[in-house]
Amino acid sequence: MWAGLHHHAMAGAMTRYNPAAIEPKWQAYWNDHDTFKTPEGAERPKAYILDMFPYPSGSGLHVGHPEGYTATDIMARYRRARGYDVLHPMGWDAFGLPAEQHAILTGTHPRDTTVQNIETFKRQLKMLGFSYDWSREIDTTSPDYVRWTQWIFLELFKRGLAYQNEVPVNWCPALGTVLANEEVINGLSERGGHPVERVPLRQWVLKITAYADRLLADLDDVEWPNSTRIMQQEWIGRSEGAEVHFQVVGHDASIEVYTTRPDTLFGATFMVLAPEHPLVDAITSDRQRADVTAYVEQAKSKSERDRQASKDKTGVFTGGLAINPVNGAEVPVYIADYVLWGYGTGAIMAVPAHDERDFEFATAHGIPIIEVVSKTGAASGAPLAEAMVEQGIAVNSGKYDGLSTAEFKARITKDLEEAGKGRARVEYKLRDWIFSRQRYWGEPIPIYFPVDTDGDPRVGAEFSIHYDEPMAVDASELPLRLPELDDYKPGKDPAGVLARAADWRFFRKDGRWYARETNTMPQWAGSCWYYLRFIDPRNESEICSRELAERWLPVDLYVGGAEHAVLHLLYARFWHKVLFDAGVVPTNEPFKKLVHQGMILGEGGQKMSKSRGNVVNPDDIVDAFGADSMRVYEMFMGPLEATKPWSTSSIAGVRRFLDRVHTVTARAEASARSDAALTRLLHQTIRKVTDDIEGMRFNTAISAMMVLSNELMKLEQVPTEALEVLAKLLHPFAPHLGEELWGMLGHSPSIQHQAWPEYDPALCEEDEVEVPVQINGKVRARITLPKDATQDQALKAAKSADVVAAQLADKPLRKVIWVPNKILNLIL
RNA sequence: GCCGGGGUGGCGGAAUGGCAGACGCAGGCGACUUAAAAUCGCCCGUGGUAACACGUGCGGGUUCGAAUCCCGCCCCCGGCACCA
Repeated sequence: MWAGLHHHAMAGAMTRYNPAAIEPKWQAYWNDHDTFKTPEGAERPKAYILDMFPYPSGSGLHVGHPEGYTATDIMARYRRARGYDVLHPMGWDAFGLPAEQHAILTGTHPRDTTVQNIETFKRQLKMLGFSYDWSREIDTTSPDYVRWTQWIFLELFKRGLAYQNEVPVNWCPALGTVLANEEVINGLSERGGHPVERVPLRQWVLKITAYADRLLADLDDVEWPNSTRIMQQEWIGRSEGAEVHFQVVGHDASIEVYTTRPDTLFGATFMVLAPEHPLVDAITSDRQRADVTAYVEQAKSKSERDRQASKDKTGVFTGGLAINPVNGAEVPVYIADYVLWGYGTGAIMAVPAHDERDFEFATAHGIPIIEVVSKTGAASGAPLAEAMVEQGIAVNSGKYDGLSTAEFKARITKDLEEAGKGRARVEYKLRDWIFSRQRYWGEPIPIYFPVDTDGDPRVGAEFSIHYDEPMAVDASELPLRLPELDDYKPGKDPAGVLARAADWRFFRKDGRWYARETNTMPQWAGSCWYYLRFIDPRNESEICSRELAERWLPVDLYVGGAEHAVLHLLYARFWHKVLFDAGVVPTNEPFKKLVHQGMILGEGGQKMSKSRGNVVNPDDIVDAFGADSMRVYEMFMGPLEATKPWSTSSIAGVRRFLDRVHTVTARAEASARSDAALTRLLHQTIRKVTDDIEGMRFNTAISAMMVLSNELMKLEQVPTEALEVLAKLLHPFAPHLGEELWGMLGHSPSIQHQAWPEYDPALCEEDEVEVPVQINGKVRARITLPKDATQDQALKAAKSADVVAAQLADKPLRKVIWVPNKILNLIL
């Protein structure tokens, strides 16, 4: 069969480049020959090259998807050619809200929608010729996969890292659902404008805070974009400070505060509790009670977002006083919503002179401001115009006066600790991860609870569930599957949709009734560990064999959008560390090198969106130009990480380039030899393309191949050996054309099995260089010199140029700057 | 406000201390053609006939030499947003 192809190609210098014909042909070849199957065994070096897998939405692939996928595909094909065993898989992050919304509206089972969408996505990805090992395809909604997601949950549960807590959520009774913060506007639901309440609801929470230090420290070990590492650092938000106890006047209670500036303790002129603080009720005086109650109520009715939207420093005095432990001063205690209940101790000592927020509050409420830190070491005496938040020298601080901020902090923390009035403390902004959703289309949480009932709760008997006695479903019973429902609409019960599936929810064991957890997992769950399952996707007895995990981890290259810089990448790292502690994985971190592809904008430079009508559909592009043109164009647009606008006329230019490569390859002459200039260009091109692929600078790699093909076009006789090099360099970018060219040059497939071309650095060197001659920094002439000429040779050549000679005749030469092969600068 | 990234021809971009504008798009001229398309060749930062001058967001600095390094400012994009 392939002999026939050669014959056809050789006969057909007239045969035109026809992607519509060759692309399906080579896709079928790869498919039939398992060209991209991940090799077994471990003799060769490995490369695990991974894309962030997509949510298979109903609208199919958009042009943003293939950008990252093409980049990883080039890396995968390049590494194979370089002798690596490559793992390059693809799968589906298929749980998610859109399929559930569609089910609510149409009654279609989310699984049916999902299966259909996956089919579309897969067809489109295959159309683009990506070299995935499809035998490892994963779907996070398949029972095989859900089983192990649930297994990890149980592992978290057994380790005390999954617990239940009453967490205030945005519950909308009219919609019968819990809303995310961004779905609530001014206390009303974004859709429908129904009232939303902050109600405490039992939730499953994962103790990610237990891993905060490791998640922070190990960021040093990964090759990630700096911006992403910084975002994660800030999200974790570690700070070192002190906890200080303030005795409440007239009560047997003390207020604990957290501060990063214990050195400003002498400047604490009031305290603030978060409105939710449990001491509020006790310390509020009768006189202030009405005001305090009203303020607390008001804070409760606002969403977290609305509370944070206003920067005004509102608050009320509780009537209570507390004693400053360092100087015995009595300070008033306020409540204000600028103090957050979820951070630190939910209470602060307020130092208006040295904290902007406290300064604003003090100014608004007429509270004294005492300066305790100064740049010079002397108090300014005058009232401060604004808070001085920098470090400095202590003043007005008794025996501590004159200490630097750092010394003061260390001393007072020690003194407080000795006096039993405080201690050093580390705080994090990171909070535990609310892991339950009141949804249908997610992994059921494999937990059940004992039930008290006097009948059969499946048919309406009264029951009460002992949520405080959660029990793990036995691993042998996994996967715990979702029940079939007739109706996916959220109901009145905040326990979620699954609560209505009574036959599924309640079961009897050893004469006792039990109820299953009716919350499901969030979409993050499946994407937290899919990279692990790709390593051993059909293993029925383990999540992943230890041997294969050792072979393939960590992921060497992970490419995906920057929108996942924090949540997905932090959650996945957390689970990975838990699995490391459980002995499942051998590495600290899952993803060694991370790259974010930039966004592709519409033709007008605006974000692509249906409403703007500027969405480009990959099917149309492949129809018009072919998959290889689309791939090469997306890589040629600019740096991978950059945001850049789509341009259909530019893709036509890329298509012309591929056309020319096809045409010039058809002119191959086996007997022709490369002359010195062509040999040099060939070696330079190999070097440039190789280096650029290693650095993922695909745009400049393509440019170098364009230069080579332009030169080849000019030749009378085009040497086969040069065309072979071009085909090998081009094939990771334009794989179908690469195979076709390889056949045209008389070889049998696949070009993927050919070794990557090597260059000889000596042959890359030019033997002559053109050097600009500057006079006082301005270019006045150019001279041609042998490579590595000396300053004397350069000067001599420069003086023979008319312009230079004329200038030198007028003025004396004061200084010569000679950078070999680069520049000659004469200072007169 | 804070953090991160960026600002270069008509457009996408290249050059990270040494000839600014590689490569491509768009545009112009020419060849081929009865003609058009396609293809091929040449031109293409601005001003100027030219010599030359000017030119990488703006203002300053360092340097023989700056798109590139430093200081100050403006604008655009992304993220975070009272975290004590």
